[in-house]
Amino acid sequence: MRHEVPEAAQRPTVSSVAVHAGVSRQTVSNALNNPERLQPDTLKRVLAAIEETGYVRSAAARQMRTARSGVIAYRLDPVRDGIGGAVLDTFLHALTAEAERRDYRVALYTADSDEAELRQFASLTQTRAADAFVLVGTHRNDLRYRWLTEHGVPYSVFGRPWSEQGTAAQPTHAWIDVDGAAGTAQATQHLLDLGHRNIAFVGWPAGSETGDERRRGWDEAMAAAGVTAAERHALDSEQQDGILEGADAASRLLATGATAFVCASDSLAVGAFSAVRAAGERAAVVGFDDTPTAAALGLSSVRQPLDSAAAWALASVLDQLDGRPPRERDARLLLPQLVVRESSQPPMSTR
Amino acid sequence: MRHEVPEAAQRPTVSSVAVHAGVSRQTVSNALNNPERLQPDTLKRVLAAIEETGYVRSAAARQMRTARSGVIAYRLDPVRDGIGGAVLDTFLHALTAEAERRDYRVALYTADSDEAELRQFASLTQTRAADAFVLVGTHRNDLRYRWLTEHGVPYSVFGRPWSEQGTAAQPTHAWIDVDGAAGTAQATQHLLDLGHRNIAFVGWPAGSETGDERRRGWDEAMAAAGVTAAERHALDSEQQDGILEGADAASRLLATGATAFVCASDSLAVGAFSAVRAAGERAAVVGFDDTPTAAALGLSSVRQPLDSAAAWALASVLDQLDGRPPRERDARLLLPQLVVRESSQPPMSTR
DNA sequence: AAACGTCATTTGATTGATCAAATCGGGGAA
DNA sequence: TTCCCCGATTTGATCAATCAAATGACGTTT
Repeated sequence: MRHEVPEAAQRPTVSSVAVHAGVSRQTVSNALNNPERLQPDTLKRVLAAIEETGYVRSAAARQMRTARSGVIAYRLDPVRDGIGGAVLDTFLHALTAEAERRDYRVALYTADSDEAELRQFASLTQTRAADAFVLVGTHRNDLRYRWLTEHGVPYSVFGRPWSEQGTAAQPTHAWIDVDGAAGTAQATQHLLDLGHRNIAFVGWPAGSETGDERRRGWDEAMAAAGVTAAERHALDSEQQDGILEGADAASRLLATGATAFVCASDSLAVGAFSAVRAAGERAAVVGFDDTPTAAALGLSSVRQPLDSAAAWALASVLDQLDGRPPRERDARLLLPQLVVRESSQPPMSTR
Repeated sequence: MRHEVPEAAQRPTVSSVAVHAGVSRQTVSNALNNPERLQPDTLKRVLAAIEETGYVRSAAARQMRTARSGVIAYRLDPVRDGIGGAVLDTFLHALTAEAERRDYRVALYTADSDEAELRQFASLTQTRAADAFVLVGTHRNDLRYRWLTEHGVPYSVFGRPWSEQGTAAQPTHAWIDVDGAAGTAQATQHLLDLGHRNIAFVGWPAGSETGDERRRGWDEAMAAAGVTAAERHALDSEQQDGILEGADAASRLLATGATAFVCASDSLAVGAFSAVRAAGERAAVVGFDDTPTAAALGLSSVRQPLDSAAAWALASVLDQLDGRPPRERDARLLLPQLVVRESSQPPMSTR
């Protein structure tokens, strides 16, 4: 008594749609991939049939023939720091949304070392589970670029190509990044315009590329405003990223007469902000990354254009996939935008 | 003079490996999928050939025949709150890692409404770009369960099946969640054991399932310790999630004699903690979710077993995919674990 | 009017792996 | 010795789409 239930009415295929529309399967395929090859009325008829049958191309069959999976892979790192991590979260969300817009998908993988990641590259590309990679978290002597380049796998990078040790060669890969110095410079200028002069920098220990760059923006803006090197040195501070660290630094700097703070991250800024409030001061604080936390606290912060960065990163790998020439960029770096909130309002001369 | 450059030495296939090993293609396939069907020495020989040629199964061809993509889809939401979001981040990371372990992949999609998500379901399942879904962020009258069930798509849910309005029916879908009440009860008990009695609850406005549950854990533990309803009422507080809100609430409660705080989230706890410190008090604070921020600040917090939750959620959808019976669970809910840090050390009787 | 070119559409072949059914080679029983 | 069975392995067919080449129709040129 085998009475197989017709599970789900057989999914439509090119052929079934073709029958429905009274054309051949290839014509259906063309309607979707090369509509200009069809006569307008045929096209209309086929599209109508597709619509009626609810036909959707099978990803697998498509991939098989085209050797494309339509998938971009992205490494998901474990959560490190609730605040800092938000940047990459936002980037990933933007990347996913942008990929959807262009009919691609983002798939995740994990890896806890460069070597492990190379293994993932191999597995993902060999099975053709992914067509391209978008990398973040670049570092010196990154093994990944070379592997991908050697294996002819398209990729783009969100992050500066920190020059390989000893190599003076220009990086040849596609990358995009945000101009951190411009961000802190903008923040500093904003505070200068408000009349501040003793603007301190709450930054990370020297040695990290990103951190050094953010410090430079503050330093240059200060120098341009006529603040001497000695003064700047006294207003500079270095500590690990963190709320407590930011609070400590701000307390110290407040004591030396700082009236405003430019911070290398929102974590530091949250700390600095709370220290300022705790001390009953009105010093202005500006953070970096415009995390939701900063927004919630009313903290001014430098916002990275992550949507643009994600869109560019994706466009770049798609260009590579389709064999288009590398896309030109107006500027080497994207300019961040300062979002002004209560934490850096014009200092009201209370009393 | 056609002299095609052998682009990339033709990727090995079952057939090429078969030739290499001196067997047929099906034998190679069996070596990977049904090794028990092969004679030990044949198996060894084939595996060696696979190793030598560096063969990896093409995902596309595989999917085509098996009608499985090996992909689990997950909705990535925009970052809302740097601290709270970390929970789902951690869950996603755990899910991805677990999927890798089981030879599956996690792909992302976005949607800003239930309706948009249903459209994604349709597209992802029809193209067979995903085999199953892992859902989070459940809410009342969730349209998603019904769609997926009706379309026979396997899915599992991280989050309580908040009963549909008006339906008394038991939820039939696979879900897992963490027992929030047990978490706050544990935190409360910990503080009671330390000798605290005026333990306040810094929670969200009544009405959210998660929030009410966390409040209940505290309330029941307090009641069990003999604290009267009136006293409990005075120690309870409701506010939106946020650092500032937590600080405000804690300040108020401190004034009424609270000596310890159980908080519904780490955001609130961070605020409460800073308020306590600002007031120069030694009141204990316990947060919820054990975010990296809490760890960094030395804040005790209730840790959700997200790895287990992710593993279970994945195991469940894989069971459904493979037609295995639903997996039994020891308990309906996973028990969270209190992580004790400096913020709730035994109160030293300073002075 | 025959030959040609062009554009629209169709047919044939292919992608790589797996399912299903066929084949092969040894034992063991009759 | 012959027949049968059984496990190990091979062959044939298929999944759904796309590429490449063939066909057909129609207007133009000589």
